[in-house]
Amino acid sequence: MNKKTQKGGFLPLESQRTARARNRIEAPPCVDCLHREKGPFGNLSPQELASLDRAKIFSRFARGQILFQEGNPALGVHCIRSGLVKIYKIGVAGRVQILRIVGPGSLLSYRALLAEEPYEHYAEAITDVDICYIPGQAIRPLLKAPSSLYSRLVSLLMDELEDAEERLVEFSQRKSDERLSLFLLACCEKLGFADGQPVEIPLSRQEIADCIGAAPETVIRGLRRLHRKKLIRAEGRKIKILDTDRLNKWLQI
Amino acid sequence: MNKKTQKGGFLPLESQRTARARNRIEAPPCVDCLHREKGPFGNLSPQELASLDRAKIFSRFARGQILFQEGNPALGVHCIRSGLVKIYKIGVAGRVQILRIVGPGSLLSYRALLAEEPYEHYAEAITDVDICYIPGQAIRPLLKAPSSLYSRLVSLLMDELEDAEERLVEFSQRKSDERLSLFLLACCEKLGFADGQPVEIPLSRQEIADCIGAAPETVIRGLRRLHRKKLIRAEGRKIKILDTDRLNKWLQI
DNA sequence: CGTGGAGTTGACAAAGATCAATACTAGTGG
DNA sequence: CCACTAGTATTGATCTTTGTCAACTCCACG
Repeated sequence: MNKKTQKGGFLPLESQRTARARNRIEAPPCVDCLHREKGPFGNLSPQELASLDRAKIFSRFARGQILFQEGNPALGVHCIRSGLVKIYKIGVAGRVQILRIVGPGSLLSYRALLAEEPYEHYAEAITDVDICYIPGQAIRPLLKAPSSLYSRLVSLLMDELEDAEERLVEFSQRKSDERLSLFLLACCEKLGFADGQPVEIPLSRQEIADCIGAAPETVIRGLRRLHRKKLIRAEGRKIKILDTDRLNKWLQI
Repeated sequence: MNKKTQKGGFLPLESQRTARARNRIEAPPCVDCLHREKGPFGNLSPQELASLDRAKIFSRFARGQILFQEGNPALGVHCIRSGLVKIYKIGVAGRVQILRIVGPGSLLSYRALLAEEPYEHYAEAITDVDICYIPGQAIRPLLKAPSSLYSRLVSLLMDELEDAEERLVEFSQRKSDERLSLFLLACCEKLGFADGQPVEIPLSRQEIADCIGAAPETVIRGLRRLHRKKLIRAEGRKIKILDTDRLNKWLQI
């Protein structure tokens, strides 16, 4: 068994970072999807799920590949099976602002599809990523009228809005170290690790910087300050929160 | 005719800032509302409008009064007939962050009502404000199923989200003078003045500061810098944008 | 004509960006 | 297997932006 098949799971993963994503690979049925329950597809009927299964396209993206870009038309939704994706905007002088990092179970592109507008964001694979892509024709019928799917998507929308406004206040009022701490706490929570567990954050310093709106040097220094205060332990990309409570308290929320 | 009746319009306005808002004053019918066409009630049927008319409560808020507060349950929606309202959150150490300033025709509270969650925001009258308040019982039937109202509200939601994300990038990447300029341009656009027209911004320096996430002193100095560059003319609360194009270009958008 | 709140100004301090030099590390091609 | 190379991480020095504090002005209003 060579290197290629080792890490790929049930299908070999192209080892080249530059490899084009493969389409039309056979995908596991939605009914069996571990992430379905919590997500917007949570209470679709078996028939509806089957229609998704027939239409969906399973594809893999290597780290660094772009899933979609600002300005592209949205032709369907992306459902993340595994891996992490960063959603960002490009701002002043080409600078990146990461809006959020999403993982398994998250649904992308639904906003652009609902609005029938081009994407406003970029989506890029942070790690190798498996995606179920559901073309618009397959999902539009499920959005009709009083569907549970539609109202779940509206809830998602409201959650995102709440989150964006929350972060606006943070960006406006918090210092960089505080934003960094909040970011780490949010990562911890979202990646679902229990308190005190080591959280491996698979992001470069630059990417963390793009998340919290700071220079990478500032991130490095912030990590060191938190380390010296014994709130976290930072060793390269392995960052562990030592005391969630004390970190929270330090933020004087 | 005494002072009270002079400025109140067709109904006298209590002169005390602390006056309680009056309820159950007779309101003009929705059909005649100048702002209806553009707003979410744009294509309701005459019957539906009549049902709103029957239910709605017309009320006035003096400058400084609170329309609603974080944590309150949302029992209906507010439709602004005249005046300006600031929507804000309270963040670190009680500091205010104004999220947006809304004027005639804007609908408030619809988010909390849709989500059936308490308010996340504060709303405060910047000027004296006339409000049509529509209780939840009256508006809920119109939200059923494939109504135009529901989808219009979802569109509003998406607009707000887009705006919030846009501003997140600004807050992260722009310097205070640039945020100030963008704010002035946005005010200009939203208050609907033609290019070059003097825009009277009825906000204190502190309020502008709370909008752009800066200290009031920084706002004052920013205004002076823009003034010296002959991009604006700032005299007290009368601020005029002299050259929208040059201001935009200066922002290197 | 005070009095209080908003606006303005200057001096200073703190936070963070930028620049430059150096160390580390993983993937590449012999 | 190893040296090479490009990208990433770290560190120190310096400069810019912005916040903070304190004094002072200017009105509006009683």
